[in-house]
Amino acid sequence: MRHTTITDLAKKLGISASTVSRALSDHPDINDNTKKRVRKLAKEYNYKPNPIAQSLKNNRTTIIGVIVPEIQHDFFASAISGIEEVAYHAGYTIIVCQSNENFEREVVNTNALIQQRVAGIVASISQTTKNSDHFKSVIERGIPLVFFDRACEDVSASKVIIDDSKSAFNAVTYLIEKGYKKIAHFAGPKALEICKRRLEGYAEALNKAHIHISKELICFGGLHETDGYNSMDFLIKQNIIPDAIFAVNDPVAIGAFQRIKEAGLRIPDDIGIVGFSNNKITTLVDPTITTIDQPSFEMGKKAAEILVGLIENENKSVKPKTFILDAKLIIRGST
Amino acid sequence: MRHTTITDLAKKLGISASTVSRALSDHPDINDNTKKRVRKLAKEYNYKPNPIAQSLKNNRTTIIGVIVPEIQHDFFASAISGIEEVAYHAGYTIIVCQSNENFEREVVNTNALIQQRVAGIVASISQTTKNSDHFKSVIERGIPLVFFDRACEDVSASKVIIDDSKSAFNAVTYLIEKGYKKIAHFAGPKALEICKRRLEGYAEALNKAHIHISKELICFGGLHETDGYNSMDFLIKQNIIPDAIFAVNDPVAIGAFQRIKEAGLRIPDDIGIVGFSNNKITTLVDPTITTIDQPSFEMGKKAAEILVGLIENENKSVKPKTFILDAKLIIRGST
DNA sequence: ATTTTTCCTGCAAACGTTTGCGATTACGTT
DNA sequence: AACGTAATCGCAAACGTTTGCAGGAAAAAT
Repeated sequence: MRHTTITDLAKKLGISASTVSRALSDHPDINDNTKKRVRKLAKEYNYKPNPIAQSLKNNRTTIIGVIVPEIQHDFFASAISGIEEVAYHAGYTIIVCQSNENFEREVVNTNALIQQRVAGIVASISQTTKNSDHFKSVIERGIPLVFFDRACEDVSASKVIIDDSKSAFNAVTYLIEKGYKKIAHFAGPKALEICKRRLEGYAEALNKAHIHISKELICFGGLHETDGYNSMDFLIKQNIIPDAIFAVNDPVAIGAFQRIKEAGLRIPDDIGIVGFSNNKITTLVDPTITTIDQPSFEMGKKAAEILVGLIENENKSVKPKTFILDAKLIIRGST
Repeated sequence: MRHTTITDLAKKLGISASTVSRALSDHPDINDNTKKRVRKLAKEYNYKPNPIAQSLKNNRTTIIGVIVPEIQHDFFASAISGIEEVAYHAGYTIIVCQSNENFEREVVNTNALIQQRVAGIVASISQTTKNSDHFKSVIERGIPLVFFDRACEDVSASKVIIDDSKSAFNAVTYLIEKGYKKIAHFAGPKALEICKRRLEGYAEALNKAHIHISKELICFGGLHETDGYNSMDFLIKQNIIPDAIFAVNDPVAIGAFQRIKEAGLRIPDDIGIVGFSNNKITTLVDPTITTIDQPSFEMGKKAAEILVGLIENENKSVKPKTFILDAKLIIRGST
């Protein structure tokens, strides 16, 4: 089965390909009767223009590139889903790449997307991203770019984020109001902006309540379960037992959760826990975990909507904007 | 910034574009010295052939299309990740579409991928897929197609699946050996082959142990948490309390799990639970849930590997094969 | 009858690449 | 000197689409 081409239609009708093309795009030059004949035959043969040929003309496809650290991760899977949803309805398809939290691979992916002449890119950067030259060259090429959640600060592109600092502040303030005093923070990689901001929020909340910030209560680590587990393990072995933990994200909270249970401590009586992201898991463990709802699906949707807007208003080069979505504290059993 | 073209190089070197093309593909007609000059300049300008122009010639891209019911779903996110991994190393990119368990959308997605001239398609069908005409037209067009997990039985394509029936049989047999007698099954939509097979395995295990199969212990529903919750709720309200539940998948198991806890019943003492898929969640709840490890990442990888093989050996039209991956019963606290 | 205007349509180029075939040159052979 | 044979390379077409421009025919105006 071959695809029907515009020339096939032209031959059948005894007219030229250019007339068919114009008829299908409702060009005023073309006779109404001719248009009708063309449209009828096009429908009959289920003709659809070859997107590759169109792309070659426009030097651009109708594909949106997506770069995320890890597809499996709840947050990103859900964001991708939001992006796909918007793209689908706007007539785009999405190419998904994962950097595996690896800088080099992120660069390769970005260049591959540029190569492929994607119409635009939605990205969330890896933990190990050292510089942003690859994203800058996206901008230079005039390819619309939107970051979500994890953005490159020195790239002039729109972003969809949440107010990490404020959210962290709220969560920790809530813990303080609940009566918790010795509040630890299981922080993420210092290189990631969002982690820095969550740490800032934590510190601000303590400051405001005139609680001394103890360095030994701040444990740096990665973003996975094992990191939370290890941090908690480290504290326990040093016999430093906080009465509450604010974790940089849910997996880390879950890791701490497990180690606490292993230690025979009770949640929330002995130790309270607050996570970050509102992963599904937090509603399934016992007790359920207090967390901050990071609207992943909506962030993906919003980012894609902005991107589509940029793609379709290419003339007006709008100034990059930062969109801050609401992240609400969801109080559950762990506090 | 424009992309460097083959003509740019040709002009700089004062030779023709065809010579440049041949030089870069190491054609024997071309003088070694010329090749060197061409390669050097190509490197200098970081020349990469325009994939769109190549696609137009070949009438095929280097993109692999992926269709799944839901990207967010743990199993599929992980499978996509496996597909991406293989594709990346084989020099392909992946376009990801989700059907949202909707038949019409699956058809639209499939046609869009055909339109885009993808090199091949990896798919897992939706719950509501009524017929397979869209997949048949993929085959007719000569586009390689591989199913994973949920396959269309009447389409002649390779599949990567697990032995659902046998796995279910093993799980239920294990429950019987453990001493459970009144074993319920929370089944999935009858339209899905995999659900049918899991039900079969359940029935076989009971038969073999000469346990009567009671219809009231088989609850049909969907594949989500709420379905498991509702099934359990239904049983409880009818005062039918099984001593074990074999759920069609993990979300359903989790749903049942929650309702059981709400009812004040103990797991595994009052009711044992077995899930299916080995989602991460099953290790995080208390007690952890016995389940069948469905190697999602590996299934994605395997499917992609087969697909790449098919794409690159296009001449030899191999007979479709079915690959059955191992799915092991993982015994945990819930039984 | 001639010119102008309007309406419709086709030609050809362009996007960037690949490739069959023919052309050119150099070199060795008779 | 005449010819054959490699060794190199370029022309042009093709993939399918879009679009500026020119051209033809018919209708209207002079």
